[in-house]
Amino acid sequence: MADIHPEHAHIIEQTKANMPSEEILEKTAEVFKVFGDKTRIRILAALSEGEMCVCCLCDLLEMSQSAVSHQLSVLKAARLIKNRREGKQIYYSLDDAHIGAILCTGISHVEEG
Amino acid sequence: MADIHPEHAHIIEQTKANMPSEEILEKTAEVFKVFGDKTRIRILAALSEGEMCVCCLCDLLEMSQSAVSHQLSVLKAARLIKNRREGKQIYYSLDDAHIGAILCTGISHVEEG
DNA sequence: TGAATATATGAACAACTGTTCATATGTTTA
DNA sequence: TAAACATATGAACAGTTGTTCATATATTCA
Repeated sequence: MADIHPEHAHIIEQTKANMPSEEILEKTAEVFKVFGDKTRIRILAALSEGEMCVCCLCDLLEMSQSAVSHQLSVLKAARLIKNRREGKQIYYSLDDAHIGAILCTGISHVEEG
Repeated sequence: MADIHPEHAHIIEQTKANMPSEEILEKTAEVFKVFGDKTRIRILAALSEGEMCVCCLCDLLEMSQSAVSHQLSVLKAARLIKNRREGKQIYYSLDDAHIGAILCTGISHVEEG
């Protein structure tokens, strides 16, 4: 690693002081990591239209029940979605408005090139 | 995979019709995947304060030059950052305003619990 | 209660990812 | 031009991740 030029030293200190804590940055990366998978993005995009049961998601995504269920549990553990039971079926939906907002911002970024 | 209840069939079709294309969803997942690493989030958070050269980033992050450089190339390939040369040094900065916005939304989500 | 339905979960495995180490490339200075 | 400096990059390796397969749990209905 190279030595630091004196004129850079205070920029480094100032930047360090202004940055969010390591804990916040770590958690933020974890959140984005959960968004960073095609299957999970497809699930979130579907749920942004409204709540949906597991079998509907399987049909919509054309994926096995097991694969969908595993990803739902990842999304739920990260508090990106929540669920409710109605008889035999379990309906999933986005956990809060932030989730839809993050998804939208990402999609917009891609669509606008 | 279970059979689809008739009353669910049109919800599935409608949701499918309203969802972004597979290509958009795939690219969106790829973007979030790049955000989904602690080292890269730290780099982006640092650059959101202003441009910075590689050796400053190494010092700030307390990481090897090689590790930082590899991640910078990932960020650049995904067009999240850009760079300019000034003499021996190369300064990196966020590619556009969207990047800072996505980062901020993610951090806010974490900070607000 | 037993069968059918809907969903969850553990194990296993291939594919992917991030760091390190060694080295290459490009720029400045002596 | 040679040495020093700043950054990039290929190979390798350990750790992580997403799917499949098999099976478990929970609810309803006959």
